[in-house]
Amino acid sequence: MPAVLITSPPMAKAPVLTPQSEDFPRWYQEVITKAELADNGPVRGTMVIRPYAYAIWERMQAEVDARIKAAGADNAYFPLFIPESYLKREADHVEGFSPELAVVTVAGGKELEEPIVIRPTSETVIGEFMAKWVQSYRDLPLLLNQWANVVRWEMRTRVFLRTSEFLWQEGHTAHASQLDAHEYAMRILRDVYADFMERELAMPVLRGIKTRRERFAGAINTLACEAMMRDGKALQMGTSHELGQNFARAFDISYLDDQGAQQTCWTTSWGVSTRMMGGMIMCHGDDAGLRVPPRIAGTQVVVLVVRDDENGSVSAVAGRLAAELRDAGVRVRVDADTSTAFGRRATDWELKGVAVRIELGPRDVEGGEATVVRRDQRAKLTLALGEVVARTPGLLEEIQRALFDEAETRLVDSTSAVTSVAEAKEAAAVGFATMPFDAVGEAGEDELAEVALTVRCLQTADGGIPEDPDGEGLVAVIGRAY
RNA sequence: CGGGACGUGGCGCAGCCUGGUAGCGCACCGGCUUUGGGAGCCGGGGGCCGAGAGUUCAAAUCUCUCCGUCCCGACCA
Repeated sequence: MPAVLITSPPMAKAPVLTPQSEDFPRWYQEVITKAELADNGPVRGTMVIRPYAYAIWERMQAEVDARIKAAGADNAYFPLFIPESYLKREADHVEGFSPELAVVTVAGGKELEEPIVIRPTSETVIGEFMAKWVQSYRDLPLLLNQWANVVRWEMRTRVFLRTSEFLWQEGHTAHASQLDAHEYAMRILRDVYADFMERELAMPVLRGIKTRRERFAGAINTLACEAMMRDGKALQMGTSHELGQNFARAFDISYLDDQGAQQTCWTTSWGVSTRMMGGMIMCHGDDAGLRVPPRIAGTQVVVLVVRDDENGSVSAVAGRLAAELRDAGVRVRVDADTSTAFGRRATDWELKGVAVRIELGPRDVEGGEATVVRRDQRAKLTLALGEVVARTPGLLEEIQRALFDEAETRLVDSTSAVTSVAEAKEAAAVGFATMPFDAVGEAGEDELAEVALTVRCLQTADGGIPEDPDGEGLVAVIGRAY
């Protein structure tokens, strides 16, 4: 069946959104407002996540959570309030976080004896309890995760990408050996994060490690997933840290080994946040709005009643179709608000990025047909009504794959291999540049920083995750970043 | 925190220079006509002009301070 592309009317109206090519940050801001994703909160840098976006976040949580559990970690919950003294126990950690801490000094109408920090991350509290819970090598590995909000007083905020308060998942683990900790941190990055991002978010990500200067405060190695947005900038989507024995020593997380000797643990921590929402928006969205990958969409299909007859028979057919789709496992909703013009509703659903729109009008019903529109390509095709339910799941998978392929093509096409920092500066103006890390060096990183470029991650020559952060022959991926 | 731009109904803006206490488009409400890509007509509702101080008979408009937003940096998931 031939698909027909939606054509613009002869006298095109004003665009729904500022085109991405004209002003990408403005497009981002507009799509967030118009697709009803989020509002700014009353306190600087905070956000209100609206139901349409929260449904997507819940899907993200479900998928990430399932993978975390598959990796053996269990969920728990630790308090929002942390004694200030805890933060101070790990030198690099305090230094890294103190500028962005929110601290409670008055509570219950009294000045507190010891200020309470609102968690910027929970390494410290969790470390304290791990120390209590780990006594023997038989208690290891201890694999914990929590879903929580955290607060970091950022200088510059952007909805979803960097807010003062955000939602995330933070995993914290303790291991008997460095190797075990290392392997677990790697496993999380690969089997939980990268797998989730590519399969569910349809976002190709680079897996690599951070340079010394980009490393997490207190970590000995930071693994990361980096994605490319539609404007060519990088977004760090998830991180997994090897904390060495820094926190274990600071919090005395130790155990007796099978020889009866006291040993210090090796810990890791890892997280993904509501930032992924921003990544999804900027990776897939186009000038007509969002394009939400079906697998994480709260709504995958909308059945749109174009207009009804006096008996309400079109709505009736739409309702039955939706029920059948629901039974087939499709997340579907019906838009039978025929008091709003058809074109308006079509445009609104495109803004919200619902993958498939099934348009039903009296003509369709009479002819036993439905008009099916793919959001990714904005192409229409006509299907027999009886075929729709059977065809939809496959169509959703096709769209999921098409979004990934499109993003991957862009990533590959916008990445160029160079040999010098000067060339990298030119190439990274429009995408990523790759070059030998040995040829960058400390001086090179400084030079790149002057033009707002950073080494996003280091990879092996074949694009893998380096086993050794100080190893030789590493490739630096350079780009502008959010 | 530095440099730039900007805060006027829900959203986008005009008015400010040349003070005289608000206007437009979209959205919203009601009615009628419509409905296969952002509806039309008629009639409505909603804003102490970001906040505070000052100048003035009079401030959205002039002055200062603060707060917030966006862009570019420094810092970060």
